[in-house]
Amino acid sequence: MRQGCFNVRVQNSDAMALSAALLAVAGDLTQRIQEGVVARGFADLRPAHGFAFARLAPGGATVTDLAAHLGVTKQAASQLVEEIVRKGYAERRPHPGDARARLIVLTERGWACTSAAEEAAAEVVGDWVRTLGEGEVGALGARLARIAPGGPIRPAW
Amino acid sequence: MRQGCFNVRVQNSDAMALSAALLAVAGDLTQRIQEGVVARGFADLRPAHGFAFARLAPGGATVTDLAAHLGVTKQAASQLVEEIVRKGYAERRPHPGDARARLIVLTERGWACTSAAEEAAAEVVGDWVRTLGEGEVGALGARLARIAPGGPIRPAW
DNA sequence: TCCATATCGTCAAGCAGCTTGACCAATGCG
DNA sequence: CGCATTGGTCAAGCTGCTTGACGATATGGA
Repeated sequence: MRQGCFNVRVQNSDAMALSAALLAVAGDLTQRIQEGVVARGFADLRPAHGFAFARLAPGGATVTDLAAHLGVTKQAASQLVEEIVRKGYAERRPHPGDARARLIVLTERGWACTSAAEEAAAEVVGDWVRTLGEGEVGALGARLARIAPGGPIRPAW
Repeated sequence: MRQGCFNVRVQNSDAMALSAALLAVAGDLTQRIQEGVVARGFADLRPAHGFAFARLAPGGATVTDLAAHLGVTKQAASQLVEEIVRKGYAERRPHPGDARARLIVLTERGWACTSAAEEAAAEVVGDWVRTLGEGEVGALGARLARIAPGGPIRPAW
């Protein structure tokens, strides 16, 4: 009976409180990373670009890959790539093994921006450590990792 | 020295992994609540409306209150109110004590939708309980509540 | 009391980011 | 070889948000 359907019923109000807290923290995190990235000299980027960089970082990706990762159409992903290429954060290379596709890879400036985002994220997490303690934050991350979906990263709304 | 500046330094990569997990969970949560609300018969609403309902629920709010809560201009909040009023989820009442303002309150249908959202949220949290166990989810909620900002609820990007 | 200033809500116009639809080039399977 | 499928882009349109302006009401100081 334990772990059965009736055991996992949660008070709706508790679920809403948990959801609200999670979304508030997520929104705050996004905003503060964005502010940190801007403060480090990358003022021409939005949070969505950061999520794209995260997908491009390990070896590059195609426009279609990026579209799937961001949960948008490939046209939207193509426009986003056009923008970050124009601004010097990435470049298009011929794809080895498929002449239709192009491999989008980060430039030096793209990597610098990625580092800036990591620093900004570490600052925010550092604040959490000050509030909760190191072990608690570690436990938080471990639990979130276990319930994180594998699917595309989507905006909160 | 404990809890000092150098103690709360976090590995940047760890901070990014934690941030990514948090945002992935938040995006997934939002999407699944949205799907649950639609499945319960409220197909003409977007996630943003749910956040508005959360602010309207306890006693109503003005357009300006709502704008601050959602982190948008009051014009945008006004448009959103116009929409939920037109669709029958809320109504405008004269504000007691300020003839300029209007008190936006949920209708019966608005309350029904709020309940649907709570049920959908409880379903998602129920899944987490199945994965982590009840105590772990409770701890998760407690920690998130301690680091949740008081400011406006914002989209993840 | 009277008037200047601030605030509440709305109308109007513009814009940014995404969508749908169409298309060409390259792929790979029968 | 023939042809359906896939990768990427161009073009047009829509939606939700922004900035700017405005009348109506509140508020506070002379």
